[in-house]
Amino acid sequence: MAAPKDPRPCSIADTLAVVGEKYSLLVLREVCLGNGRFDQLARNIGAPRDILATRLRRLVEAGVLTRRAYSEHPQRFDYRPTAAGLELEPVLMALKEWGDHHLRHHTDLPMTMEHSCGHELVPVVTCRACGSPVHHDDLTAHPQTPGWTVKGPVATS
Amino acid sequence: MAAPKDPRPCSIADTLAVVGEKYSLLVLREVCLGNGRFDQLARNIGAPRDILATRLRRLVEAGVLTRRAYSEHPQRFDYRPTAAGLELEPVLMALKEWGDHHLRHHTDLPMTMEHSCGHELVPVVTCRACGSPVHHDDLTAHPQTPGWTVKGPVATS
DNA sequence: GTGGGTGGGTTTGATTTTCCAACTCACGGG
DNA sequence: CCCGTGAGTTGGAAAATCAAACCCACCCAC
Repeated sequence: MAAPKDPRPCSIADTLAVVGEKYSLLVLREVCLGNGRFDQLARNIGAPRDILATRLRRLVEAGVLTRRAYSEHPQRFDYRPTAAGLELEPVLMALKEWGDHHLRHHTDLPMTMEHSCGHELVPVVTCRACGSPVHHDDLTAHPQTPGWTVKGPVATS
Repeated sequence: MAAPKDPRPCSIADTLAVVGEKYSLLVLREVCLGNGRFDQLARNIGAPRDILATRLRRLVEAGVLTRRAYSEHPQRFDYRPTAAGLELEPVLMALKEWGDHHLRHHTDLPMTMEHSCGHELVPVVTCRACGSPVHHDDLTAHPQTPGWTVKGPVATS
């Protein structure tokens, strides 16, 4: 029977268990922008302060952020991304690109990103092996867990 | 005053308002894998059926999924990604890559993706203009909305 | 036709989270 | 002394989630 109610094992789900709660990715956004103090976070994100405190504890515990004192007497802290936290930036870039495109049609963007090459950043996901941009139709999923299958490629329609 | 409690305007937040609720991105995962039926979704995701129904309505309404009958008498439906839905795959790839790396250290992965070039997919975010992989330190944020600033690049630890 | 199974949900009621405002504590400035 | 700021904590009301049960239409086997 293999416990028929367990969901599919999946790194996407596991990652969302870490950063998928409401506000968590917005905390990461602000922290990556350099705004790491509690009041700034509360204002810039629009999150209730108690929830923000809970999220910050979780993200520190998960190794995504670090909390460091920038002043003793009075004790004051700010939050910064760890190396692991910075490696979540692709998630933020992908979310931003989708919103810029589908929600704003690339007009009146509230923020743009400049890449060090001098151009505005348009993030493109490529295959590390061959270097070409990745499209849905070029992918084949290979589940490794017995009992979990996929139906295979899907027409968009 | 400009309403001092409003959060920073941001495409990331706007995108999360569409797909950021619990289970939404897992629905998209399953649908992109070709598992688009209600019972399959409920089983593979592990979501309560009422919440799943709510999420599916939202995602269809937002233009991320379409609902189509694959049988009349009895009426039976399945859900598929729209073009806009497929363009959220970079988000899923980024989440999967982070989980594969930081939660599983690239061992015993529950699923792998094969790219059409024949290699296992390792997604890399690159700059469309110059083609090179994007790193945090290569980015400069330019807020376009008056009153919203950033502190600039951040040291990691 | 009767009984069981499947697919796609909706309903019900208990449990958890979220939300918001107010409160605290420790300073620092005028 | 009084006010403001930073970083939270506390309390109670409102909303979302959860699990299980229910519903309806159909199919199949007996």
